[in-house]
Amino acid sequence: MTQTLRALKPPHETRTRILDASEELFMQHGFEGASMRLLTAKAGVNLAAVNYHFGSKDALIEAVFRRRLDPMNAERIVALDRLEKSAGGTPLAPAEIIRAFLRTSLAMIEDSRCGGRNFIRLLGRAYTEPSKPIRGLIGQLYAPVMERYKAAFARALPNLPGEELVWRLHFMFGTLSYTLAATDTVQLIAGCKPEDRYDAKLLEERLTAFLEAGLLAPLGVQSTVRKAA
Amino acid sequence: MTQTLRALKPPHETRTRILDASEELFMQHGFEGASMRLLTAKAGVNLAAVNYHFGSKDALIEAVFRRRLDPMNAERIVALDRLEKSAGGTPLAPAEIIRAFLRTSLAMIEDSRCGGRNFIRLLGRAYTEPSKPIRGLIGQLYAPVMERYKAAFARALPNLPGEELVWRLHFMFGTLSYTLAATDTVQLIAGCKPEDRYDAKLLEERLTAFLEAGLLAPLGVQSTVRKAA
DNA sequence: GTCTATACCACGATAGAC
DNA sequence: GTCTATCGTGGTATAGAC
Repeated sequence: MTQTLRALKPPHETRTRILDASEELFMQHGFEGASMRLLTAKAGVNLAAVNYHFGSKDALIEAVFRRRLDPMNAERIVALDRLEKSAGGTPLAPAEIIRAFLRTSLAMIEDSRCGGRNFIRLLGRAYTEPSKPIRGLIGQLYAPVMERYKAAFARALPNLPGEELVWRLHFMFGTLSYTLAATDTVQLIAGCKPEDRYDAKLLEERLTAFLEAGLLAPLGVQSTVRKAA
Repeated sequence: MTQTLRALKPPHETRTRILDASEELFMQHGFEGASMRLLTAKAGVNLAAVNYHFGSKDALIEAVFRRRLDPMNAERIVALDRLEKSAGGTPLAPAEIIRAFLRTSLAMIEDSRCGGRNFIRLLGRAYTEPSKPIRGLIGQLYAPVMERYKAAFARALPNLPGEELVWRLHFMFGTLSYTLAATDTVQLIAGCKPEDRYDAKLLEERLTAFLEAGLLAPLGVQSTVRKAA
């Protein structure tokens, strides 16, 4: 009985409240723009609680990322494992691998229960974050997934030179993170209509088609190039 | 005579020193991480000089971007104008348009005189910057170029639906900005070798091939897709 | 007009009382 | 676990020297 009652009051409620508030405010105001006084006010906890539960603001940022990114990347690896198992020994199609990676992010965006959209956008910002501990953290969290997917693509595209593959993975990762993370302002640059920005199904089709084509591109350009005057 | 002597001491030397120092330190430590005390110390000027010449830190950031981005975007439009003029009435090849846009950024990277590399990386960070005035500024500065290039691509690809083109431009812009702006940490994710990161000629070939393929991609995926278990 | 010295308030972090 | 007081540092504003 006491255990049942205990379960109603989570053991780390303060922690969770801080994480939720931080995720939202980091997105709105940036990592340095969102002050601890603002975070704790929104979470309804004391200013010093962040320091008590996480140790520092940087550690809080790390916790915000790990909470969602660790499960996401684990899921990505499981998805690829399942795919290769079901394929037996035959090599996977590039589009299949792309979708396996994509789906985790897109599912996150569609999940309106948690702050999925917020978090995906937050991720995009982290890649360009300067000399903070954040940069290293993201690379570290992504490393195993990247290794795994790189190997899968190498098997799927045995004729593509290794160095070329690395660059194309880099381009693909860039397109993905930028597209999902782009703020309204940047969308405005290309004139995207906001209504279908979060239609995950359409986005998956469009992104997969674009990325697959780039990945499979011939080593030279396709269209005719005239000499510039 | 007095005029000759005056010329030795530029009218806005302090301004320029602040801009140069800021460009470098904003890249190293981020916009909020680079304090005004650090900036002014590196520039060898007084702390209050920033406020006198620019008004605020945000206004300084804007000035840093405008100094290089305004000429860059003007150059991009001129390049496209020249290209269309030399082509007469015939439509341009997509790869030509891509290269016209790309070359300005790549030339910036190769120009070791000014802080070209620094600035390009700085640009990438600005796209993901949160609710600061920076976001709006970048969109505003890019808008005319985007309109111009969008029209050129639309003429080059008359069979691609308009909405599809907008998305592909968005993907292309994402790849470009991410690739050029990526920090060492992110490069490490994909395992890129640092030595050829700034070989502009190679990068132009690789990026053009990748982006052209994505732009010309068929509306569905190309490779076979098995049903997932 | 340019530049400097300095004062002001908000921030992140910490120690210690409760 | 929580709260308060406090410290060093951040961006900003202004008064006055040149």
